[in-house]
Amino acid sequence: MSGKNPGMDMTTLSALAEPNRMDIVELLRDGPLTVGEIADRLRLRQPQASKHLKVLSDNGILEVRAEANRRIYKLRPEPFQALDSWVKSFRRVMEDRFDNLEDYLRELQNKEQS
Amino acid sequence: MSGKNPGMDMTTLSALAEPNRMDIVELLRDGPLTVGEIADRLRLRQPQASKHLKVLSDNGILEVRAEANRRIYKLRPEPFQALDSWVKSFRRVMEDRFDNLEDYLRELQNKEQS
DNA sequence: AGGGAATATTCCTGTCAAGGAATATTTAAG
DNA sequence: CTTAAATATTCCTTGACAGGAATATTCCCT
Repeated sequence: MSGKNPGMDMTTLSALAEPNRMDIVELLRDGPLTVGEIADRLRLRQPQASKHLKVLSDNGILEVRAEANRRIYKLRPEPFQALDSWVKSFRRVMEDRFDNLEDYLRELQNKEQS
Repeated sequence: MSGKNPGMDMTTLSALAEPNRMDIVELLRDGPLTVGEIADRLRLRQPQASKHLKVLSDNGILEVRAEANRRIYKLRPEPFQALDSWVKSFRRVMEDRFDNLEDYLRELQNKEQS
């Protein structure tokens, strides 16, 4: 074993960490949309829209449904569920209480081994 | 105004979307640590550790406390709370129901125009 | 004051990803 | 079969960013 990052899927995060893709996700939150519609509303050129959509689908954030000429993209629930449970695992941090205690213990250790 | 991304702070995401920084965050989840300890446990060279720590602090993910020679980094709750409430705003997506509806309408449209 | 630990910073280099423009592909319609 | 719309793909260029190595800074200790 090699101490790899356990919890969260990195690719999900890096996919979302790009303004246009984040915009796409935000846009798709109230329903599936066509490439053209997406490009329109976000003022993107079609090729860039397609590229970003590809990244998002490749990472499982979106899924496509072909409908004749059009391709309809929509959000997939899984990544968000994953993200949700990952963040929840930080409740100790979010609620604070923990550092005062730990800090104190560490202080002690340091002082006595010097 | 220009339709900027409203909900989530992008910089938080991009800061986390890097393996070593994610590792640091995971490591710090059970307590504050020193630069040296972090570098050690993650097998990072000290300068890279410092750089990543800088990025994380600059984005408000970590906070530093100087203690003589050492600098002790620890997680800040705010970004996680923010991330949490952002993800929660996707509950409609996470619970599905919404696309079935839309899908169904689309299906109808198609069938009757064939 | 001087030496050594702990940490930060700088400079350099290579890699990768995003945008632009052009082009390929698929599909519907006449 | 030709054309046009919708989408995907390719090629190119540029900028951002991470790692490496060296160096600067800060602080403790004697």
